Amino acid sequence: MARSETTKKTTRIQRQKTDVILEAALDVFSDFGFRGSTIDMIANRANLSKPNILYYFDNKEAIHISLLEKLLKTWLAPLHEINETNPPVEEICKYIEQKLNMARDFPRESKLFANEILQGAPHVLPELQGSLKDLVSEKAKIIKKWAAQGKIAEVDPHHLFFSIWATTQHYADFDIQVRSVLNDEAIDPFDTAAPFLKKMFSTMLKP
Amino acid sequence: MARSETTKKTTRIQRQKTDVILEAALDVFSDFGFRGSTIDMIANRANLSKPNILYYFDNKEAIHISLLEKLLKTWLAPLHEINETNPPVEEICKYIEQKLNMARDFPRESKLFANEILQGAPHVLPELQGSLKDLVSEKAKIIKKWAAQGKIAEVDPHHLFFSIWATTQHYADFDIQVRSVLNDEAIDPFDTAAPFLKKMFSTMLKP
DNA sequence: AACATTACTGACCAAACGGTCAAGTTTTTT
DNA sequence: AAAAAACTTGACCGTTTGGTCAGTAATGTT
Repeated sequence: MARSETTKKTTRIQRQKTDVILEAALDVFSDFGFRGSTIDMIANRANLSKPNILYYFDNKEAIHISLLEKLLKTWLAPLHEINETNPPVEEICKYIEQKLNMARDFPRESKLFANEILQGAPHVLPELQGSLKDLVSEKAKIIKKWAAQGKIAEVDPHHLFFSIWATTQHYADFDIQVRSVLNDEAIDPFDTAAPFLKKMFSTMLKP
Repeated sequence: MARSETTKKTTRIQRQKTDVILEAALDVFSDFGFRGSTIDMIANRANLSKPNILYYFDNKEAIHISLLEKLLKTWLAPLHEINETNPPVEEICKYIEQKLNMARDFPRESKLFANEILQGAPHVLPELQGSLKDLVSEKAKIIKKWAAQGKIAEVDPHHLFFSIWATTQHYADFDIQVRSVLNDEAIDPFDTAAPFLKKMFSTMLKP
């Protein structure tokens, strides 16, 4: 039985090694998906033996779930921050910028999530239908209120969020396609994406 | 050696069976990605034996490549249709509608493509850097010309295409998330997505 | 009906895979 | 310094996987 199940993680080595393993696993899972990844790949990337990996995690699935749990916490943080009392368009542009920065700075996390959703969300479906749905529903009310007050144009809040997610995460998940299409220009796609997206969404939201 | 290599496909059975195999393979590959899919899964779905599958295709990879080749042809068709002489906003809205319809009617193809790109486009990278890049570059010129003529607002054509791809394909690739977030509403996401996206892009493009 | 070609399959193989375990090493505790 | 606890691994196991092959069945051709 792996360490994870018995007692609370305490020792220095436990903390260090689980971090090393999760870091390596993120590399592998984000590239090949759950079924396409092997414990040996993770072990090699982490410079550990396969049994050593399984000393810290019960099995391959436990590593994957551990990564997704960590991910979901940080992934939804920017959405939490949307605040009714601030200026609407600014607030949404801030959200877009945060999401785009996350796509740039944490592309592996974005791909891990994309892989999970593409395969039908076997590990995070409850969270999608629970906490995510509730959070989106809460923020959708804010958008609707803003529209009712004439502070922004009438828009479907859900599709607004879908569009923001789709456009920002696209630069991480479809990175290779984006760079292939742009490749003769040496500029970083993210640098030009930010003003484009901000303009697109703020134009649409202008009352 | 599989049939595919020797002579041109001629017999009735060859045509029927390869179709059945590709149809089953599309089911499987779009759900589990290349590495997560097995020939046995495809064989079961197609009601054929594994050796029978390998009678028609050299190996697992050949099936995958065959699917991607078929896909790329139809996938880029709507982009080809963008015509300089038609009214700009109408033309782009038509493109959006076609892409969204494809996401609705061919979600497996969209997911197959998404899986391939997520894993670094091992099989279609040359096409991305070649025909796709050229085609986008050609259509980007049209967008720029429209903007120079004052027919539409100034926008970065590449990011415009990225946004259209991202938002439309999102409804196929992230279908389970979209439905999870919307689930208490019985309406089809695609029905409400279409007017939302058309409005978003036409607002941005208005001169 | 005889023959040739095409289509199909059970049995098999080697490699890869997830996972176990006994035995050894290192670190921590006393 | 000794005992206890935590950590590590080579060797191994059963299963799955991609792929082969010899032989059989079905289909088409004359």
